Amino acid sequence: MKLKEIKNWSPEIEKKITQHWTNSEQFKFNSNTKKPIYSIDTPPPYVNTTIHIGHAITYSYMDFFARYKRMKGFEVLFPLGIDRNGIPIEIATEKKFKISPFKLGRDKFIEYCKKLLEETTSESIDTFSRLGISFNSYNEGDKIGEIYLTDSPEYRTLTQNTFIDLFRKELIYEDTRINNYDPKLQTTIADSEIEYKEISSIFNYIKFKVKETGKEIIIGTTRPELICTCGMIIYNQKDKRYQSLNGKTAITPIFGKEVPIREHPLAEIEKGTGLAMMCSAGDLSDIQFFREMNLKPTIAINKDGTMNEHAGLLQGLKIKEARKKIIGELKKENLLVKQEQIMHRTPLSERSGAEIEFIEMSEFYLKQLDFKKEVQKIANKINFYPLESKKILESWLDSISIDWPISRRRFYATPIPLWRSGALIALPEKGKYYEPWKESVPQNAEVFENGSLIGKVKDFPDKKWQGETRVFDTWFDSSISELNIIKYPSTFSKKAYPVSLRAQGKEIVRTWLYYTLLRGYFETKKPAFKDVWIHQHILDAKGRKMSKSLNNIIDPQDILKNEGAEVLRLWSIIEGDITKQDLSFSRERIKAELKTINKILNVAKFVTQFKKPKPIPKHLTKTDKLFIDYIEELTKFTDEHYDQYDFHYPALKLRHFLWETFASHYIELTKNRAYNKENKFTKTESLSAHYTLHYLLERFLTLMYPIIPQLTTVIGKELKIKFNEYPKIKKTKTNISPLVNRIIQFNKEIWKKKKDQGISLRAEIKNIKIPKYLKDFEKDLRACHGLN
RNA sequence: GGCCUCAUAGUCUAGUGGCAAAACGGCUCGUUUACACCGAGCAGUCCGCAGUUCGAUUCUGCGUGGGGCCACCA
Repeated sequence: MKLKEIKNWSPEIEKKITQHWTNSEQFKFNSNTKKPIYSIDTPPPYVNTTIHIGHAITYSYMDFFARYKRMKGFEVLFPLGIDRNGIPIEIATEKKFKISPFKLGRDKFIEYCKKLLEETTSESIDTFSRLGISFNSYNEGDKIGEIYLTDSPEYRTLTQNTFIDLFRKELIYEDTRINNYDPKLQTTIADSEIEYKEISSIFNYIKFKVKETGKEIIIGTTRPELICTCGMIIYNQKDKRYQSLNGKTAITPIFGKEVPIREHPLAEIEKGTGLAMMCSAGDLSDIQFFREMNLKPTIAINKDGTMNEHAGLLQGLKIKEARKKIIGELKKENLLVKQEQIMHRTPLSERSGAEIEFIEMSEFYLKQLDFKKEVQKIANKINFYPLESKKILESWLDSISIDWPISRRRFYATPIPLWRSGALIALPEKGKYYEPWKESVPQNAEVFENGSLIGKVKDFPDKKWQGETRVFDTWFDSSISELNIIKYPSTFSKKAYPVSLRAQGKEIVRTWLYYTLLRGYFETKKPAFKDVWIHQHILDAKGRKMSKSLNNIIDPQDILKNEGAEVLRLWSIIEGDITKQDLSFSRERIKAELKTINKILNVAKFVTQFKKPKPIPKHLTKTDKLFIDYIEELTKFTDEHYDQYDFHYPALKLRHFLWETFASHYIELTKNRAYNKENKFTKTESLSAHYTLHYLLERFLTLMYPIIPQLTTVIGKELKIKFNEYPKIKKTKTNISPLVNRIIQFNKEIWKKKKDQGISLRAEIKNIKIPKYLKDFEKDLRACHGLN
């Protein structure tokens, strides 16, 4: 595409360039390189839907980093990953094909998941390609730099390998965990699938007895059917009404169980009577409470949502029936003081609308509590951009209070690689992808009993082995992404670890970043990254978060087709610093940035009228030297900021340079000299202008290249500029920009004067004195303004 | 409820312990041989309150509003 033929920049031009980039693999990673390696661990987007505008913009930023680092002489590892594991994929599949894994069976359901993933994955990859992201490769594969899928056998094998290691190091254990259970769908669900609604429910005031004094106490509850699981009665220590109860024992009504009465800050004075019964069917916090108090939880609800033997006379009833029955019993015994209608925040299943029940099940845990200090130490070795984001990690570290439950009772995720026979666990060798739910146990798998190795499977020929059906928490996969991109363990990974940069959103610091540091520590004892870059969010035009319910989600494809990638990229970096605050999306303002794109095109068209002089003119005029020095200063400034992942401030300055210095003043000032139609200037002076015009344009394009690579490449092709090296920083004289500003000031004054006098800007003007400090530029000023 | 973070023209963003700035939109005027996706110009109680200070938009505290995370709801 010739520069002259381009009237306006358009997405059609972009399409040709990006297609070429995508197919030619010119950014391919060379693992045998002698250059220093710069590696970027990108956040594999979840493709339960196609990627959204936030992805488009934050990946553009990462592309700025990658292209800049290439210019600085690094071999840049910048692979695309796609996250395809986990519950959101399953939910999207269930919705799209209107199927249920429980009716369809695991095998068939997984096939449907794959079908969904194919569509969303290829559409997402296309968006990245059109954005001009310089990933090492646009082909899926297993080699360094190629697109990786977290559900590929290779990735899943790595996940399983790390689990096998952790298990052997005794960092994995099994313990009970209370799971969110949807009784309608008969499955455990994730916390994120719970929605809370204010539902009217009945608050019951129930009589308990104090064993020591025989007196009655009244306790309020919305869940009277759980009296059978009550483990303790608590009140707040500031509550004067109950001070005498501390250390005494309460007897539960109907069931007659003795439970201690204690002070606890969890109890609120204003709620109900100020006395609360603590039941072991709440959620995670209940487990904590019971552990803290050294109480044994009683579980009274079965998997199918019915009450079990612990519920005595309620056994076999569903929860709501049980609640009715116990109220009836309490009334009969005159133990129910009163009932109040209250609005109560109730956890519901997002999908089925059923009230969530909490059911205790055995799950695998990864130890993390013992390593909080180590992770903190590692974090201290990492550079955070911006520095404030480190606090998010630190406050999370402070608040971790249980180990990490890593097993899930779902389907489309990495299977947990083990088999069981009673209390024995068979752990396979590393290096292969295992699907125990449909494979038989390998004969050389190691057999563990209570954590200690007691032999191999073949030593126990009589045992029957059951394949594990559970899968890993998605974060267990995601938290080794940085190991995957450097193909750990390998000779390459040894020299490429720690990975140079982790770029990610602030909302997943406590998950992705934290878990990666933890897992990286277990594997290497080192920090996983040198730098961490944390960004904020893209909001809608009104400053609201984008969400399906608000119907304000913006599809990047729409912008790519209508306005194009270059405008989107330029806007995103001009609009604000996304590490400091959220950016509000604005179509209007994105379109406005088209002006800058076209200004660059037009400046380039002007400059290319003149040939770049060869050899370089020996004498440059003072005006030319000044403006060259000016952009040398800008080069240094830009480099210093790019190096700190700040592209926003330089982008603002560069754009300002383009409009307010280069186009409006340098070009206006030297136009006459460049054309030199009346031969007012010497040939040397004219050539000096040609040279400087090219110099300024070339440098400007080079500095802008990481941000708008397509536009600069199109212009660069014509001018034979290759953007593969960042310009050398040159020393300049001081006071460059004040002097340039004085010229600008002078020009503006003349233009204003002419306007006030109603004369054309081309017309000559008399009685203008050129100030002493501008004497060096007199000839250009006279020619430009027609001074007599 | 706790913690973190942000708050500047109609809009959206820079910036500063002592004159507050760009862009978009609006309005006025103009067209100069790279550019009408052009040029020149016009318009602001820097969220509220209190404190520190000779002086606060800038520093500190509180409040209000947006964003994020965590917890809770017997």
